[in-house]
Amino acid sequence: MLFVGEPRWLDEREARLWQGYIGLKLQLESELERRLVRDGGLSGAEFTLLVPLSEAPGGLLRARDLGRMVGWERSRISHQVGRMEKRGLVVREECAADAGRAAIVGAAPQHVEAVRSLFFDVLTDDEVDVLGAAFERVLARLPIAEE
Amino acid sequence: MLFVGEPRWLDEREARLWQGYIGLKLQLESELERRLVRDGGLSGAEFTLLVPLSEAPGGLLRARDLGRMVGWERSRISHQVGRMEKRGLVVREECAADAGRAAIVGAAPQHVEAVRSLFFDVLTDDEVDVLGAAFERVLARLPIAEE
DNA sequence: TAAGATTGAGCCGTCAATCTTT
DNA sequence: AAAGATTGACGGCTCAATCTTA
Repeated sequence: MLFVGEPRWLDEREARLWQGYIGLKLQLESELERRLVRDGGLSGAEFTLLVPLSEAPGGLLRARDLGRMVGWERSRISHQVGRMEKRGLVVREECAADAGRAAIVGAAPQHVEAVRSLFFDVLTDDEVDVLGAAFERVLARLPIAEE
Repeated sequence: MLFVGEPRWLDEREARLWQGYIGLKLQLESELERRLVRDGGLSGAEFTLLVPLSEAPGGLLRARDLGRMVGWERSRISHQVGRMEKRGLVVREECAADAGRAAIVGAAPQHVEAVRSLFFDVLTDDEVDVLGAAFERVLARLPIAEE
């Protein structure tokens, strides 16, 4: 593929890493989601919200704080909580209903197990360090990294 | 958070890497998407399909082959092509209309530039190697890695 | 007013059911 | 029958507009 005013194209090593990153992101995410639904009956989005809710005293959190904890914007929280309310996982104004608490207790260990077996078990200790440092650095430079 | 039959929990280093991965995936993706729309007027999904289409002889590809190239399932291709047809970016039965070709030529260099400045410019050469190898290994173990 | 919360529109993705074609 | 392609239903996400409330 050629373009006028050729940009700094990706070389072979970079293209390999980028393809790896894209593929990893796609497949790791979809496989984790699949197992979460299968083993715990929860979607990734539901799991994400139920973790901080189940840890909160009384299972109660303000939507704003919940949003900060998981790094979601307001409208996303609102839509997701709306869907979960329909499923009976949470109650607005009085969060983390019993169903939600039961669901997260059932799903969490298997999710951690999945993350471990699909990701960490394949990495060496050194790689965990290098990747951790690299990710933090890239993340810190991203426009919306603050707050 | 405590559970009956405590699973192999994540230690501090692992949790740090996992949080980094989750955050990186989220923010890098949304920032790249934002720039693609802003600079090239294309969504990520549109860009993904237009690259192989613009490279194909005559700008023509069978839906099946296009799907294989980008690793998407049939229905996803079908839905996306339907949306792009509405925008006049492609024509079914006669792919990669001129609008699509113009769009990808305009958008691609800036997208590569964005990937470079947000990701590669923050990494050392050694890190590119370590990450590339690690990603490939994790990817190869994923259930749907074949074909 | 400013921050929090909600809502509607529209794009994106998966799944399951279906139609088509070989 | 088997593979390709489409479709509808639904969950999920973002953006912009709006409502609410300290």
